[in-house]
Amino acid sequence: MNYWLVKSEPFVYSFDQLLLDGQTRWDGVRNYQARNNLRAMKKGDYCLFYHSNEGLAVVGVATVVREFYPDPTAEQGDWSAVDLAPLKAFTRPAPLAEIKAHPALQQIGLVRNGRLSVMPLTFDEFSALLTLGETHI
DNA sequence: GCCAACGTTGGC
DNA sequence: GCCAACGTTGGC
Repeated sequence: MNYWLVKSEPFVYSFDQLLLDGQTRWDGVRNYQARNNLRAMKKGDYCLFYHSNEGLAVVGVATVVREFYPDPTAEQGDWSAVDLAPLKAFTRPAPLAEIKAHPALQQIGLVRNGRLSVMPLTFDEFSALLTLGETHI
């Protein structure tokens, strides 16, 4: 079992939309580090969903339902997509300000490299974020 | 709207 | 292979 965090601008694709859709293709990633993280995702892994630009909070948990395959939106280059399904909305969004202030979350990509869109989490980091979100899975 | 951080591109 | 220039992301 691995733990991840993905970012999305909510006006492009929100967690609420994922709840409505039931499943979505996570495509359009054009960064090698993020792509390699996508490729390391296994079916059943947990994936936290962060709203960037607006919201600035982790808002829910998703799960990987299909492992990586060629990104159909890529006209050139070696890019990958995965499929995600929603698992649970956070009881309370976990705001970036609290994440940045949390001693156990100083090492996550969200804090250290604000621009990475798909990043791994340790189990402890994942748990700390669930606690901030007052959510159990 | 500004700007810092980072990744990519391209000239040498 | 280095590095300057440029573009993009994303928080503030």
